[in-house]
Amino acid sequence: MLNERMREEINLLHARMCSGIADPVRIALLYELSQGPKNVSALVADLGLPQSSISRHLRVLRDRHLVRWRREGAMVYYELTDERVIEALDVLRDVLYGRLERRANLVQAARTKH
Amino acid sequence: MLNERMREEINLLHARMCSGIADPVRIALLYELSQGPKNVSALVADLGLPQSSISRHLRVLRDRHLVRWRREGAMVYYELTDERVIEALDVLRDVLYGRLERRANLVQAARTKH
DNA sequence: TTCATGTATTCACATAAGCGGATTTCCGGT
DNA sequence: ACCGGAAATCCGCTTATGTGAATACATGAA
Repeated sequence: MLNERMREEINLLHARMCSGIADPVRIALLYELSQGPKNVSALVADLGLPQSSISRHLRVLRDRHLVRWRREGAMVYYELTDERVIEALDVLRDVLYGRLERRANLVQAARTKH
Repeated sequence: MLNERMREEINLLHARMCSGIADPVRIALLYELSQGPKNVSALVADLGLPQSSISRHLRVLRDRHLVRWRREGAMVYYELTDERVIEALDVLRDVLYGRLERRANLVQAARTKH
């Protein structure tokens, strides 16, 4: 059904989507947008970064179809295309938390040993 | 509980984990390993890429704690650290498939219009 | 110790991305 | 038509990441 060529192609798109979320600023943006649509200025205010940076990152997100946008007057509102992206991010974050927690426990154990 | 500084730090680690999976070769590797532990030669054979490439990608994966490894004689076996990474990848892949399917339907509709 | 095999790392290079400031474009109000 | 605010893009620059060939390292066997 899925030959080698197609699989490689899928992996490429898959990786492209992943690289869309593989940046701390964009992760922050996605979580902000998980609360609902927001315009650029609001996001700039939320993250406290230069407007050019935010715009650039939003562009990456929409190029990868991770967010949608619509113009409303002078402002542009962005919103998540698919909530499942947050779901995936949450899963990975849980994995991360598990690791950090385990590490913290080791530190704790080492400390009480003295 | 989670101040601004900590949140940024978490996002950084989160992004680092994501960038670990944000490559077509590494995605292929992770799916191969989801079938169980494999050594490097096996992975080289599976993916048909130069051994140096595979080794380099495996290094990225273990630097990010996405895989574990153990030496067994002359060979080194790699395995997933946490199955949930595959779960997250699957979610994202489903999102991707949905997009592709929707696009295919549009093409289909446009074709039958004539 | 020497050799063969499996794996990791180095090398030189190419390309991709990130950054902030400046500029441009787009829009509604006047 | 012009102005001001919102957003996107351009600019020069820096850093990160990918590539395959070659080389180095590790291990078990002879």
